[in-house]
Amino acid sequence: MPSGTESRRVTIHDVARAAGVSRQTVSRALNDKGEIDDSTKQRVLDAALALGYRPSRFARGLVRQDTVSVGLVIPDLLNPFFTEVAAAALEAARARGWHVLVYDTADSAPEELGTLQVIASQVDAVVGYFSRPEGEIEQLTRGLPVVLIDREDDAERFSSIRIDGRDGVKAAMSHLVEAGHRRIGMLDHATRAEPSVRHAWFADALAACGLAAGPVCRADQSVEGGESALESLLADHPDVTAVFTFNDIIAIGALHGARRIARRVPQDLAVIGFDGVRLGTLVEPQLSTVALDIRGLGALAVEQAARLLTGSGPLGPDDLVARAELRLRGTT
Amino acid sequence: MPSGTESRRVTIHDVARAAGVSRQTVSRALNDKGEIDDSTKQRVLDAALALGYRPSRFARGLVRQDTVSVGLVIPDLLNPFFTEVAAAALEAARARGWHVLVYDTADSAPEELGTLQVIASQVDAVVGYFSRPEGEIEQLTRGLPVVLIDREDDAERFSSIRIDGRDGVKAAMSHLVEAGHRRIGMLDHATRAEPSVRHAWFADALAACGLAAGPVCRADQSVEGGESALESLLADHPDVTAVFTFNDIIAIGALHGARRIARRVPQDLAVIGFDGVRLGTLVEPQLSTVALDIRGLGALAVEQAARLLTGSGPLGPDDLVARAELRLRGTT
DNA sequence: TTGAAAGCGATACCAT
DNA sequence: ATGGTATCGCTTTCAA
Repeated sequence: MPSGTESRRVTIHDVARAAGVSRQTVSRALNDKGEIDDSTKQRVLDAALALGYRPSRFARGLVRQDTVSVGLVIPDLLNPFFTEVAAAALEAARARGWHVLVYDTADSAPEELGTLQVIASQVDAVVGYFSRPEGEIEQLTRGLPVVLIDREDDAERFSSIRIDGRDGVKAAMSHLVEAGHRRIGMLDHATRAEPSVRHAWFADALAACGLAAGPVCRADQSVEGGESALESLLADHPDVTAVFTFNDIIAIGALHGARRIARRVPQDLAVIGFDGVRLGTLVEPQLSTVALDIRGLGALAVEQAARLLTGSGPLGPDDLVARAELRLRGTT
Repeated sequence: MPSGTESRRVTIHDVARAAGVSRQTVSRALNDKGEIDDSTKQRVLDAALALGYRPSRFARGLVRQDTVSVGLVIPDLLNPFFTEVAAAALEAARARGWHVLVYDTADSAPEELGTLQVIASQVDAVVGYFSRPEGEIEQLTRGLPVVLIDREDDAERFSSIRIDGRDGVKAAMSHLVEAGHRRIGMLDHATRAEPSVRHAWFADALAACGLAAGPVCRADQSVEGGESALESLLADHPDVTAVFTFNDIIAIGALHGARRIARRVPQDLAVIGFDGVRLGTLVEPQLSTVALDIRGLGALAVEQAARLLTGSGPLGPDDLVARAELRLRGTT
């Protein structure tokens, strides 16, 4: 067996010895402090380079207590909505000089728990999407600042960015009704057993228009999910002329489904999504949607994390809201 | 002015004192080591909870020397290709129990440099896209393992995952020629001044088919970029009947452009992209493309980082390749 | 089962 | 300009 290759870490001490100086001098040279002779500095730098020395981030972090890292937890980075949230959070964090550790929990509870477990010892705060009960999260994060996003059950122990699409959805439904639609269905998510909050907005909005809530079909949060959900919705309820969906991905799936069963959009079927992802402008016809300010959402989450971190007046529930507004495009 | 709130960090020492034990005992309790009385353990845990104690990741990392973190550097997370690369890298890293710090350099050289600067002291290895000269990168990373992705000029000092689409592009061009196209243009990127390597593949492939390289127009790597580039290409060269693009985003822009100038795809104009992003299957008609195995690409980059990190036989240039293959769909 | 002491690898402060 | 020493917060021997 090969031996003697046992490469111990090169420490500041090794560099000091190699350069014939003290560790402090090495530190000075490497950190561009003044108070050091140019020639010694060069000698130290050379030695460091020769030895392949790199300071330990832990040792440095220990004494310099600066650097902030936050964990960003996302259910599925490939879902364009979450991609945009992540990009927004990354941007907001960068503006603060923070580092962001990203975790994709693949929409799975075990992965979520595993992430939570390991994250707690790696970051100064956590921002993101969690499906587990608050108590469980609390236990694993132990006093770590946590900012939840779009928690459907009211968050009590944690800050949570709430998404308020009530008015947006109402505007959307009003628009459809004014356009003559009387039978409006919904493609809800299938992540949890209960209907989503968005479904409640949908039902309330229709009631306000004097219509009964239309039929609902549950869809996987993917294009395929939306596609097949639309087909079965229309198979069961051929009289439906407009569909509101839990999110834009499902809506885009619905567009595909409509094409498959030869329903023209928007002539035979109107479609309105939710979220306002860029992708909605890339399909043809462009997707009408109840749009969120996604960048604002990400920035808000990071800001709250910052406030929690410094203890400087965290925002209250009333400020932790992302509102949505109707954006009419080609599918209505 | 408020005072007395000056909250010093709660250390293991505080917990020890509060629980009336030594620091080692606290450590035992918190890390679920054996050799500790259940009642003392509980007492310690209570004290820790009460004080809101959280171990310092730096102190812990310093002594435990486990946890690996890699930096993932991406020019634009909102570009679906990079999103997919990031997701793939995240997945591969998670499988190894690594943490991933993600940085979006916003396609800007200063941001890239800034990231490099700060990254070096935060991670054990770096993976990603860099546009700066190797020497510059080297200076800022100082012996840190670095894996470059899709470096157009040959990487000498760093490992680099090369993208080899030569055969795929040749197959694409052959297909077009067999379909009767004689005048094939390209929408190249506009990031750098020189034509891309993909353009060289394009030209070579056409030459192999006995055709002269068609007209080229440079496009911003965005839908809008592709859209306007296509329009100007066809304005200058109305005889072009097929277009190959630097990547899928540009191709999708081209699809939009074609619609605007009333060229039907694929009847009046064939379009072939490059990359093979999922998005290509969401547009109508679905995008034909020279597709990369993006997940494989991300996994490969992470694997090389792992090998570099452990010093265990890093892969050579011949193994660090992602090949591309023609995927015919609706736009041809 | 518990505690004392010795690091881990760096920086800061204070001498010199 | 340079070096000595204390210190950051935790874990790991090793004794008791």
